[in-house]
Amino acid sequence: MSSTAPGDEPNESRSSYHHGNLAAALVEAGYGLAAEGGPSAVTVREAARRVGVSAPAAYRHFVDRDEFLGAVAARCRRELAIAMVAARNCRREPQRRFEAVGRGYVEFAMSNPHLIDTAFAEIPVKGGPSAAEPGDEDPNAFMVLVEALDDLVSAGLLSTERREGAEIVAWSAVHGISLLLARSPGMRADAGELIDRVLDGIVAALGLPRRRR
Amino acid sequence: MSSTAPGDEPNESRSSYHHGNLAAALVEAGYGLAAEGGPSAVTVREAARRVGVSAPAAYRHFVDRDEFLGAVAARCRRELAIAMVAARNCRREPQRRFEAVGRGYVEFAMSNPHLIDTAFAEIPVKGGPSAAEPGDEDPNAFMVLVEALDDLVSAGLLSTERREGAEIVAWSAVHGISLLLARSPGMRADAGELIDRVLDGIVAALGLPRRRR
DNA sequence: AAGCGAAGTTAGCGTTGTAAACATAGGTAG
DNA sequence: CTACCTATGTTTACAACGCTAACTTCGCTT
Repeated sequence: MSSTAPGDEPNESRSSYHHGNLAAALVEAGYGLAAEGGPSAVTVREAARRVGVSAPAAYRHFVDRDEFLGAVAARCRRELAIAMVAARNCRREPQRRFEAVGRGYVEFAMSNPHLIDTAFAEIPVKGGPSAAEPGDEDPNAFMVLVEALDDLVSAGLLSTERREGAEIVAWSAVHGISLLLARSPGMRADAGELIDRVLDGIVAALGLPRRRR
Repeated sequence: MSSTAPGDEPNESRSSYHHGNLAAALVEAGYGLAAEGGPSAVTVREAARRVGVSAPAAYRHFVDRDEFLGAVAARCRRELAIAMVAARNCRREPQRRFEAVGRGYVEFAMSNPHLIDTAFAEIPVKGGPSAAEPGDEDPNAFMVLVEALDDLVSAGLLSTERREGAEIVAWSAVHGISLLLARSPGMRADAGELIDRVLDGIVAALGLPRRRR
């Protein structure tokens, strides 16, 4: 975090003794591991191996595996947020954008079950609030949702009264269906229908204009 | 499996070479480990240790750690289902019972975050459908929800049209808020309010009569 | 130019999952 | 009644992991 401004890549493939960007490289390797095998596959040793560095070197940058896994999880959540933003940006009207955010979340989860599992992996608590707490790092899935809701208010589609707590309602439903679909390959056939049903539910719960389908 | 009819406990505290009920005893020990430290704390060796048996003995009953963790997870889900049924049985009218089921779920999650984490732990897929699939073992959380919905239909409170897919909508929302609250101790202060908000949302989504509060 | 601190390396310990190979108990066939 | 057979334990052993300790190498500062 100190000297690593965005754009720093002093040593891509390790020509010198010092790596220059180990922490980031390790997280990237961990992200790959997460994609392949979920949180249990995210191991310090394997990540170090992939980066071409000895295992204890990693411990210069992360106090323990939990912190490393936490960083990888944050990386996964960032990717999720990016997917949501991409989905949102294909739409114009606020309500369409709002729905696209939710759909983006669910579709990301279905396409990347391991990443979703890692993004919200149970990380043994160590005092501070859990990593699942909405409102931490930057391209933030929860924040994308909050913005979408705020836009609904600005557009006059969502009353300020119903705005309160709306992020929890929407987040819960979307997160829940995402986990369900991510882990039940058998249900993916009906996924489209189920997602629509949940989105309808959210729309109804928020008192938004009924969606045309 | 062969001679273990319900009620068999040939050797509670191990007086003979053969245990008589090892599989069940191991699962029970694993359940304790899960309660104390979540899924990552449920380890074959420690469970065997607690039961007073050598580690490899466990492998006569479970092919590998994943299967064992799966059994422990099922045990956790059973406990969840029991809590939901207990909450439901305090009410009379179908809609109250339905709401109590959801509330029971969320409250169980808040009181036992480790158990909820374990109940729906990511269990590396091995071919068959994941353990999170609703509809496996007996006192089944998902089934309790389904019954509650069916009772709403019988009582004429839920139209058959809206009944379709309702379990997914309700389950998603309740499961989502449960995970959120289980992992964010900071949000527990507002838990009551948030739960109400989510229940209101489900009620609205299903077109049920508005809840009095 | 010396040397200091940050960032690597190799060795090594304790714990885990899991495979052999061996031992014992309890039921069944002679 | 005895002799085995099978299910279920035990000991032993190994690889992979998390993590610590002690040493080395580099880049920067003074």
